[in-house]
Amino acid sequence: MSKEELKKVSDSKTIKKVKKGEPLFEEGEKLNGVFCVRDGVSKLSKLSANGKDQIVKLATKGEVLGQRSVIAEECTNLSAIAVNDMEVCFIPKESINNTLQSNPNFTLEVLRHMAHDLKEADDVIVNMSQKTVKQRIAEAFLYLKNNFGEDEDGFLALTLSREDISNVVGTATESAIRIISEFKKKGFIHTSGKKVGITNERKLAELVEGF
Amino acid sequence: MSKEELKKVSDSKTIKKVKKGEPLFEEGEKLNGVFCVRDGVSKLSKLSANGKDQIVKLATKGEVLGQRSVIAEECTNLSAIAVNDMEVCFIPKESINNTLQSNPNFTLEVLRHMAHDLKEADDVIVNMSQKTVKQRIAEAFLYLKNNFGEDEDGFLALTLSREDISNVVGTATESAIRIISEFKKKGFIHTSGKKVGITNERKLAELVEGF
DNA sequence: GTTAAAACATGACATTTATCAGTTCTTGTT
DNA sequence: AACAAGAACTGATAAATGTCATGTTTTAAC
Repeated sequence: MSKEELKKVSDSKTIKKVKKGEPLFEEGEKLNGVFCVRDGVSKLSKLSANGKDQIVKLATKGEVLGQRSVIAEECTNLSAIAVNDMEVCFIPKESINNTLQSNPNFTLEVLRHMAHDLKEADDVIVNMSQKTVKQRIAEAFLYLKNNFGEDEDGFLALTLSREDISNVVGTATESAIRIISEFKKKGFIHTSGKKVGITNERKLAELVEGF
Repeated sequence: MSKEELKKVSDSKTIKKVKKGEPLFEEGEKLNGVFCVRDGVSKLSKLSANGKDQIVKLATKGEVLGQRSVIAEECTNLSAIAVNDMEVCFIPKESINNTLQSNPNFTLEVLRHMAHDLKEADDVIVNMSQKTVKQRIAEAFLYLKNNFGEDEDGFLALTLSREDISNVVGTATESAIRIISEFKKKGFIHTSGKKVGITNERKLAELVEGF
């Protein structure tokens, strides 16, 4: 397995703590290694021409950041910023390249993983261009529930600011806030401060599908 | 090089002709091989919930279709339809898998290529979510010029229907047509039937950048 | 605890985009 | 050449989304 292989490598490497809001790396940098998330969540985002960030991915425990840039030998096109306090380990690119050279199964495993990611990217493109903001926000909440779970009080375990939510779905912050209010009024979700809990998952799912 | 390797393999395999409008494969199919484009152009699209196609990529000579599904061992998430008459060759998945197993350099090359594609996918996501329809259409024309060139009369060598253009940028056909008319009126482009030529590349580029 | 800054929220309005309903132009066929 | 079918186009209007302005709540620092 890719993750196990990676873990084996990573266990021998440097561990680093990153505080909430701090960057692991920023758009345009040349990375000399990859980061493996041991704890916490990082948002991967890209600055658009109009000055807004677009969040492309939320990476959590076990995920690897920066491997695409290292493998393609290009500067990174994304910034990685900690959404909450994180613990990551750093694996220098020499180590990655060695493993890629010497361990064909590892390479193949990484390849499979990337092929899968590419298919997911297609889905994101379709969602972004064919779904309304309302649908994308509903989908984002379902995604957060499925991927990060809920806390003991029934709120989404990963709390994002309204601005981050708007940057995930690609809309104005005010629009996102308005739709969140609407969902609350309709009883799809409940909130407490910036925390959001899903009240009616079925309704949200129906909305995503276009009802 | 990936392409040379692939060509070597592909030369020994079956060649197939596909007429304009015909599918190479359709969304949801399990592919038992990949297609290498020898001539013509194919659109890779995905049907969205609202019944509209989103074109995710236009593949031309030298490009390979279906490798992601074969590598990830999943059903394809895209349909591939010929935009004009095509000639493709088919490479069975056993052949691909053999090469992946036996030729680590080939695998690494494919991996590099995919890493690059993934970065491009990020750009598309940002474009789709942060740019206006007008900007995306301008960008599409520049893309067509850069990737497919122009004919002897100064028209884009690849002629897409208005509907295809709207499916590339993710908008309603009428909206695309309206914006094309506007561009024509402003002297950014000129048209003849469904053919489009770029008159003022600079203006289009500025528009994309947000002026 | 107080306080300033940041985040959240809402209203009013402008802009963009989609939808529907037609008309005109092209194209391929007979 | 006539014709039918599909594509391209246009107008009117509705719906979605963005922007600006402003007030309220939350958060974090002292």
